[in-house]
Amino acid sequence: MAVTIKDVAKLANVAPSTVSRVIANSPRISEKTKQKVREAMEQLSYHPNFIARSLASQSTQTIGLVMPSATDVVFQNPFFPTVLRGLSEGAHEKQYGLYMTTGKTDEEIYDGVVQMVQGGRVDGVVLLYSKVEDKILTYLQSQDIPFVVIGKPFKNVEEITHVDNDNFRATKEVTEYLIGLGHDHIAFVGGNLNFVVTIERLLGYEKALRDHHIPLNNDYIVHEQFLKEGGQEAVRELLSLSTPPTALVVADDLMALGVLNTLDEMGIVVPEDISIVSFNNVLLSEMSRPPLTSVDINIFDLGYEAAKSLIQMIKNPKEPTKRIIIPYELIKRYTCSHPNIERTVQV
Amino acid sequence: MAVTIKDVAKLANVAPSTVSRVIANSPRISEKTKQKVREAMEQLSYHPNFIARSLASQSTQTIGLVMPSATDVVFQNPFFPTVLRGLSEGAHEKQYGLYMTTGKTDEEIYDGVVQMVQGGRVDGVVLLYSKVEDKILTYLQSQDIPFVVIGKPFKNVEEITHVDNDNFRATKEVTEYLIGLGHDHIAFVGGNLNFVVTIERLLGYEKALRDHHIPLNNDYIVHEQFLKEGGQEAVRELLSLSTPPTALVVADDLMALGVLNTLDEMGIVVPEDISIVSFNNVLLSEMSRPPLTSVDINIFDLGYEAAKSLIQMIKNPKEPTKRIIIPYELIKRYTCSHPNIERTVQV
DNA sequence: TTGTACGCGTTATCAT
DNA sequence: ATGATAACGCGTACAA
Repeated sequence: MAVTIKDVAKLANVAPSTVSRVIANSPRISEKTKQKVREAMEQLSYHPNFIARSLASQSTQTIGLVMPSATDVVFQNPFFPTVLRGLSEGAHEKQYGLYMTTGKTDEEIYDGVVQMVQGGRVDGVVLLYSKVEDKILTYLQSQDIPFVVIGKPFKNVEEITHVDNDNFRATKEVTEYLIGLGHDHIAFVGGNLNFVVTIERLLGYEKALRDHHIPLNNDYIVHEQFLKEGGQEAVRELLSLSTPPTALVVADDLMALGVLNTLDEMGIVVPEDISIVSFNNVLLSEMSRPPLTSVDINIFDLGYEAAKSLIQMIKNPKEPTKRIIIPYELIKRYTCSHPNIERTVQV
Repeated sequence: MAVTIKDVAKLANVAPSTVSRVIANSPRISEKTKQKVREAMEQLSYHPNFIARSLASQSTQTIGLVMPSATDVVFQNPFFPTVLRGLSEGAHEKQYGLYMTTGKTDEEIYDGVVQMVQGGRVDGVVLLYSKVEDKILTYLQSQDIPFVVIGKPFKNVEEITHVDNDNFRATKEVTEYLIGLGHDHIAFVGGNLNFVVTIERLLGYEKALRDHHIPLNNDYIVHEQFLKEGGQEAVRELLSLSTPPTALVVADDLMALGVLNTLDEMGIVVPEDISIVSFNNVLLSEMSRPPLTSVDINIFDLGYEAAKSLIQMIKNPKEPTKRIIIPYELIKRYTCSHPNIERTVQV
């Protein structure tokens, strides 16, 4: 059996409650006693039992993390290690730990969340994604446990604390950047429409076109998964159009990488034949050929701020709901140029 | 206050201990009583309190995860989401949860591990990496908490349960594959030598050369970080040699991607001018130009088996130490060919 | 088959 | 400034 507060008390000749107060560094204990107790702790190499502490204080000092289905392709996205890093750092700074649930099916994940919330394993929860219809979000709202979502909630935006980028504006600006370059045949390659971020980006794209009186063309809007295969199919569809686009807004770097490959296979050169902008600016966006022009959404900060504001909510239950918008920045690399009429390809 | 076992007991007209037994599905309770109690639980929507349960039973049903420093480039490697997925699935199947620690410095991580172990937050630990000198590993051995490491321990291999690939053999085979293709100027581009996996792969490479009486050349061995910048520098160094290699064994896909880029920039074509094999076969290895010939090490299984055997150790403290070797497979894609004397480049 | 009573290691309340 | 003592919610030996 491990050494407990009682052992320390005995050795230091004080009551267990005194030891407890020393741990909490209560000002009502004399320096002399504190010293004595600390020495005893040192000597026995005492470490407080978190479980017992949690039970007594009704707080676990840990944050629950809800990921999308582990089998989902999205999970493979380098986005996650990075948010995790931010989350981890934000939590660590305030001495909070991280508890994870995942699962293969949505049902499994849901059960996991219920367990950890009702089971009192965590003091709060962060949802690492935002989907259109989400049982888990609904559940979280029905309990009175603090939680924050990373991404924009599909509904009740005003009532849910969340950390997000202004994806609408970002995509609008990026599209306008292409328009400014002279493009007027711009396509949108989006991911899974169940994720709110896809919707926001699509809306931003459409808004830009409308503002500049460029007709929307349904054939120019393709939705696929965030990953490779998606990108490939999307490109083939797009380029088999009678008038193929001269520029692409791609919702994710990984997908853009797939696009780049397909293009290369087809002998189409970027950016001379077709321009591309994408999102997230993950590590490999600078490792592609050519390096991707991509919107840096500061993934780390998304996680970091989520952790920080969740902890605030935990500590102060009356904390108002907040919306935290993380800035973004277009990183211009080598996938965008003026449209080149001469080289326009017909497939 | 949440609904407890007592509330259920009251409603069902039984003692709290009976409820507890129903939860544990004790055979000593009559079906009738079980039914009655379960109805009461349902009605009150009771959920057992994990913390209290943990305290009473002295087991948390959670596994602690130790990652490398979050700031380390390695953390960005797609390797991690994938092991995490395996770990998660293995744990989930046995109803275990996952608790994470990370930190910016090694010191922070170390403290985190001590907290979670001594604090009794977890029943066991899995080390997600294997380094040459590791305070954390030493600490874990000094405690009597079950733990398993993913990768090969640097020393005391026989005494530490671990899950690994046979990286030595894999690299040897892969090098022989290149030799079989006709290459005899083969370089090795490895990652951080503090990671045991790097060492193993280097050793396998050297062994292959020796077995085939190809002289080892120190200039042909380059160590850099696993990531991009590393790859680039390595390539420049290598190709500035008087007789540059015609083939490269690269220790990691991400790094190989960097290599590919630099080569492309230098106008060197793969595989005609130089052949490349790499490791891990992460998603983007098929997304590169050309798609990478890479050793699939079954990352998911690494995590899955680690979780499974850790849980066995937790349940059965007398479980012998084990070494679990996960198979690998060379996935041949388009970065290897016979050496082409004609096209050999001099830089 | 079920109930009683105590312990798990803390924190918190109330005395002193 | 410090010490008893009662929770916290559950598991379990022992009793009935």
